[in-house]
Amino acid sequence: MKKINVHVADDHKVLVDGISAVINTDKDIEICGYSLTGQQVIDWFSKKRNKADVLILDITMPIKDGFDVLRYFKEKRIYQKVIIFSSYDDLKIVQEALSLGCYGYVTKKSASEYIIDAIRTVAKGEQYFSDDIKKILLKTFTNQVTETGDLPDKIIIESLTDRELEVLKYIAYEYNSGEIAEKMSLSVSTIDTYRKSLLKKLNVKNSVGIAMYAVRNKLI
Amino acid sequence: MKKINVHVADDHKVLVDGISAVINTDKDIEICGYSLTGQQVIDWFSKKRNKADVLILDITMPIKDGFDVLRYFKEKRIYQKVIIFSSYDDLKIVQEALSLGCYGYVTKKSASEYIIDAIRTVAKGEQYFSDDIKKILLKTFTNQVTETGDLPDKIIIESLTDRELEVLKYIAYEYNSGEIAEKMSLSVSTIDTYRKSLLKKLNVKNSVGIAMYAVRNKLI
DNA sequence: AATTTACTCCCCATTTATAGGTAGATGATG
DNA sequence: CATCATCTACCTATAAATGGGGAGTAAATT
Repeated sequence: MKKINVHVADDHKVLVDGISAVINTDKDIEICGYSLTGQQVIDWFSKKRNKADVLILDITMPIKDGFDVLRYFKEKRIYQKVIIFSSYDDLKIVQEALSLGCYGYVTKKSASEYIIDAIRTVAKGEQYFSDDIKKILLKTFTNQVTETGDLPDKIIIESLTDRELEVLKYIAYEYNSGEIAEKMSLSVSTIDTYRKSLLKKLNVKNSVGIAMYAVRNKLI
Repeated sequence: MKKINVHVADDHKVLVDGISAVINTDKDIEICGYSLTGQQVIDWFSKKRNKADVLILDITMPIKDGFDVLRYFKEKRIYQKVIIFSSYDDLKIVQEALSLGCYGYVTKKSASEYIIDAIRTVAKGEQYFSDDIKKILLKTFTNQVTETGDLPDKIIIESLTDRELEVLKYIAYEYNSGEIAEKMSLSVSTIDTYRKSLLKKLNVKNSVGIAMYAVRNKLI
């Protein structure tokens, strides 16, 4: 059976060595090269003979970072299987990496237990995420929870009355006070009252803020 | 320690009995009621005394289905912990259920191994998905790569000039024209010009529309 | 019985946004 | 050179939103 070739890219040589050591315990996987900067990765892969089944890629690196490398592959339409190996477990970063086409994402803190599994899985062409990343990704699917701490927002939302929620929705749907008044069969004054109440409760500056609050908290 | 109270809703009595049997093997969890239709669930929960820590809810039921029940909770702003227990493993259905506020999703085929875990997890206020559902949800993150939004919007966005995009962002961040003018070192008149241009190009009615367009198309 | 909450409406004044128009400066393009 | 797009800025005018206040009713809670 052919061994799985892995290229490791991280600006800390110690970490490269560490990963290599872990990988070398597995006889089906072997290191075929390493890089210390994003530029080195790009240079290495741009050479015709150089190939790796899987690239273990750090985000933070000097001279072109992990994102730059992913963008390079995307631009050149090289379908390189990449596992991001990062200390970041921030949703934005994970999503950015995914949108740039990475196959897996493993945090450094859970590296040693997962990296072998990750390599095997990604080599087969499937995705792999370490448990902590899975958790973060799955969290985005729930509506109540927001990135900025769920509790405060939840309390605020609960404090909104039915009528306020109704007005909030209409505002988010681009209706002005006159139109909302008509739709709800109320006077414009009343709608203005609810507007004022919403501005205060949600602590936003204007109607745009109300609308943005609505989308952020999936109230519409 | 207080036992976790569970209400089971499924139109097949056999399944209710099955679930109950599995649950009864655990001494920390007990069944406090069951329903065979969505309407029964709503009736049961609308009675003041009736409460359950976790509701196991089937999607397909006669007289109001699982979605109707979730919508009922959402409208009444009852934060009931619900585990969807369905044979559907279709992404659209899962997403719909999640957007309606369910806490967990377990497919029937993987019920017996996961249901106890699911109940314990959801009872703590955390989310729970059976492995097959997790897989489907995580898959959407990579599929989104190819989904570059719909065409008409793309054309519109490309027609936006740099300055218009800048103004659009500030509007979405709740700044008014005066503040934007200051931030961009331009006159308020100029900002108004860009506003007018944005309203026309994006075909929206007001600033809220501009902001909503921005979020919908991930321009911010 | 007293209090609170939600809902409704009004007053005032000020600030912002919307809608129409014009128009100069610049740089790129054909 | 002419033309086009973009960026810039102004004019006039109306519409809408914001920010403060008060106030009455009905229903639920204490």
